[in-house]
This record gives sequence, C-alpha cells and structure tokens, in this order.
Amino acid sequence: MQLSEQEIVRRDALQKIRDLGINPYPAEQFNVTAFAQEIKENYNPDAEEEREVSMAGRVMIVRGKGKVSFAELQDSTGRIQLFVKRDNICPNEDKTLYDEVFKKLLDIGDFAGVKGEVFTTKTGEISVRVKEFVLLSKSLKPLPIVKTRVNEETGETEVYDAFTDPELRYRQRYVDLVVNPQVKEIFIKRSKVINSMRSYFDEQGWMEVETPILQPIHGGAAARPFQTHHNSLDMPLYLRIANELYLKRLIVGGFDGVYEFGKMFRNEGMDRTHNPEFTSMEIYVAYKDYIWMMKMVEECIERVAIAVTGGTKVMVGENEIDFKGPYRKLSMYDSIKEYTGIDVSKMDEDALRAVCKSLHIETDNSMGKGKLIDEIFGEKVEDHLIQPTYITDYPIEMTPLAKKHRTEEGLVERFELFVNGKEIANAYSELNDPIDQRERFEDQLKLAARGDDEAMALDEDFLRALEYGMPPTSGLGIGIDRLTMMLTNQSSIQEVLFFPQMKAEK
RNA sequence: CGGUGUGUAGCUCAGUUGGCAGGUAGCAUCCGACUUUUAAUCGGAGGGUCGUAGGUUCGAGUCCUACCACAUCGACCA
Repeated sequence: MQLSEQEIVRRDALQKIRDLGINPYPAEQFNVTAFAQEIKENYNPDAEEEREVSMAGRVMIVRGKGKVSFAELQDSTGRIQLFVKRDNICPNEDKTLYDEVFKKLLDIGDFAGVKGEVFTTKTGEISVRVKEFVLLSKSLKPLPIVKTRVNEETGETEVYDAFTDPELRYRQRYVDLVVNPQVKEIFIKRSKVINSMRSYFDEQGWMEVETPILQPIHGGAAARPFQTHHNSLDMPLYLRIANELYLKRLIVGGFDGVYEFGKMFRNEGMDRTHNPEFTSMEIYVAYKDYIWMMKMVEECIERVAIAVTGGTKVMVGENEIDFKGPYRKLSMYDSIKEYTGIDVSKMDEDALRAVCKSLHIETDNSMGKGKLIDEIFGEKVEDHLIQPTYITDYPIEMTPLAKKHRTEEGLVERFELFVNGKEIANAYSELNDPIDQRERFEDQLKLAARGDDEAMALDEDFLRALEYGMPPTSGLGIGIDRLTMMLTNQSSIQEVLFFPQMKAEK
C-alpha cells in the first residue's frame, strides 16, 4: 500500500504515542455526560457555578500552538470549542501530555475524551475549559478540512474547501457525514419519515410484518428482477420487486391491517431517481376501499411532513408544496382531457395510437390500450401535477391487481398521488375475486407473449389464497426514498441513500 | 445505450497559442514563535507517474484515439 506523506506522519505519531505508554485505542469506556449542541442551548451565563461536563468526539480544528490552544470537538450533535491550557491539563511538572501528545501527536480527526467546565471566552464563545484530556482513537487518514466563516457584512456562512465531489462523497459516505453536517441532517429526516409513518400506523392498530425477500416468483409489480440460486434447494430465486402478494396473503390469514417497510430490488436502469435497491412501504387494510385510503394517505403524509419539517408547507425545487389535505382528485381520463383537450375515454387501441402520433409520442406494437394511455399521461399530464393530486380510476389493462371500478366500465379502483410532477404513492381497492384475478394474470401472459417483458407472472399460490377468500381490502404503496427526496428538497436519490449503488472501485 | 462536460498534491482549485507543474495558490502536513483564538497569525520547509494506456511532436497537463470513473441531458425503465 502506498502511503501519502500525511499518512506516514500519522503512523509515526501512533508509534510515538505507544512509546509514551499511551494506548491509542483504549478498551475502556469513556463516560459521556454532555453533548455539544445541548451544552450551547442550556448554557446559563448567570449561573453561580460552572457546569462540569465530560464529552467525547473528534478533534476537528486546533488553533494556537503556544501554551494555550483552542480546539473544536465534534460529537454526534455538533461542535464545541475546547480551551486547552497547558497548566490545566498538566498541573504537575510533567508537561508531556500537552507539549508532546496534544501539540505534536494529536491530529485532526482523532477521537478524544475531555472533562472540564463550560464557560465563555473573552470573545464570547461558549467553550469547555479542559482539565482532563484523553486520546480515545487515533485517526490514520487525513480528513478533508472544510472550514466555515460567518461573513460579517452579509451574515451568511461561507464555506471554504468544501468536500463536494459526488463520487468521493458517495464512496466514502463516512467522510461525507463527518465533514458535511447538512448531509447528516438529510438522513436524520429520512429516519423521521419512516418513524412518523410507522407510529401513525401503529396508532391505528395495524401490524408491522416481514415477508420474504427471496421469492420463487417475482410478483406484485412490473419490473425485471435480480435472479439468484439456492444451492441446497437447487432452485432459482428472485429478489423481490414487490411484497404486495405476500401482504395480501396475510389479509387472507385474518389480520385487519398489515404493513411492511422494506427493500425492493429491480434490475433496471440507474439514474437520479432510480437505485437498484430502494425502500418501499406497503400497507393493506381489510374492509376498506380506495376512497377511504385517500383520506388515510392525506392524514398520514400531512403528519409525516410536520414531523420532518415542522409544517405542512415544504419547498421542493422552486415550488412550495402544501401537504395539508384534502388533496385535489382528478380521474385519469379527466386529467388527459384537461391538459390535452382530448377525450380518450371511449377510444380503442387504434384511436389511441393515432392520438399518440398527433402528440408526437412514440409507440410500439407491444403497447396495449392501458400502456398507450399511460404514455399520454406520462408525457402530457404528470409534469403539471405540482400540488398533491390524486389521479384516480386507471384503465384496467395497466393494473392487474386492482378491483374493477364499481360503476365505470373498463376502469379499476386505483389512485396514484402525484407531488411536484412525481408519483409518490399508489393504491387500489384490491382485487379479491379469484376468478377475475386469474383472468387478469392470463391477460398479462398475453401481453408478455406480445413482447412486454415486464408483464406480471402468474402466481398459483396467490390465487389459491384468494380462492379461500380475501375480505375487501385497500392497499397502498409509498416510495420512501422519493418521499424523502421531496421532504428534504433533494433532486437525486443518491442524496437520500447512505450507500447508493456504484460501480466497483478500481 | 447515446450526446455534452469533468478528472492536476490529503482537500478545494489555477495552469494562456503545446515550451522547466503553482516564489500569487489556499487549507492540510513538517520545523520554529505565540497563556483567550475562531478560515487564528507570523517565519521557514517538504509534498505531484497531471484518471489509465497509446499516438502526433524536438517537446504534451494542454492536441488526437481508446479505456476507466463521475456529473448532466436524453433513451430504456417506475
């Protein structure tokens, strides 16, 4: 391994620390009683006694190298300044800890534990007057040093030497998280998205479940799967592209409401909105329909938005989105009529193909009626749906798992929620008629025969479950990554995944 | 898969019509000074196979070709 100059320096320092009889990687726990952010928030300048604190983190900056130094310690909550005076940490004759360990052998990025009192310096910065200093873990690689300064004229924080190269940031996310606090914030918000949604569901009495990731038949969605092989069973298995069919089996089994947060895997293109593995939340509630589900989604999303951002209004790109319900509802046919002026509701396949041509939308022979309508919608309508909007009542051909519409011939009871021109939720009144479901699967097989390589496979065991009887049920899927992108105003999925998929490092 | 762009020190970046790679690089590093600093400062020093491999040329960071990685816009794809 080729070491850089700075890495050699740090390894030398490591050895010198050992030579001084100090363990650079001590085993004992270090008792932490305070955190940077909380210390600053709770500081009382009028208190009679200074607060004693014990804290730990990375040393990120050291200023001054005389007999007094100022350092910044970064813990999980932020940074706080340390006031390190030689005579404070070395009260006796032996000044080795300050002169050698602190001044010469300590590097940026090292973990240290400190004990001392909270006070304010002459310049007014809340700091810790260090009395005890202990090295907790030596860092052997130099971190990128990001410096910030508050511009006194504008009041804005200026960042110098930012660590911004996306490749380095994604490949070495641990470094990104250390030096870019705003990155950490995104992931904290992601966690809040999931937790607030989970607690909402739990309050309704629905149960979180887990279903197989390795599936013998990849059902529940239209997508190309990853295939693997089980050695002792000697059979192919697929990484799930959806968990829908398993969750419905659980409704058959008698649960009133089941939900799962989980990774899905699709062997398809990657771009700023697609990662090969992504997180979805699916929920199924018995005895409900898609109209009920719209209310539930509004309530849920509004609550998530408040939990994550503190309010219902969120800036997404240049648009201010208000997640407060109720949301606008528009049928798919009406939406196409509104944005193209064309009524496609009574058209057959040939007429639809002609419409596509007139709108300059490319088509091919594998596209059925449903797919053609979907193309028109995707090209002409989707981008206009900025504020949360339910698009309802989809053509039956596109949706083999949804129940036929209660009044409209040729449609199913389905809605998708669009925000800022992007779909973030998809829901149905679930198809529970086993004979109808079998016919729909068979229609999918016909589409597959026409060359639609993402048509759904027929799942006999799922049909058997439906034949035992499934109550009327409404189901919903939400793409957690995309919802998080919106609520954190990120345009790339890689910014909301800790470890986005990348090519192998060379 | 295609178009466009980027790749120079640990990090962030200059680098002209091809002429010794930055004594105008900054941070970081090393040596020294400094007992209230905050992008700390001051004095000195070191650090590079210019993404990789070829080619053109007396001479390539710079021009050409291929490849690799990333970004971006399309295609495909939820």
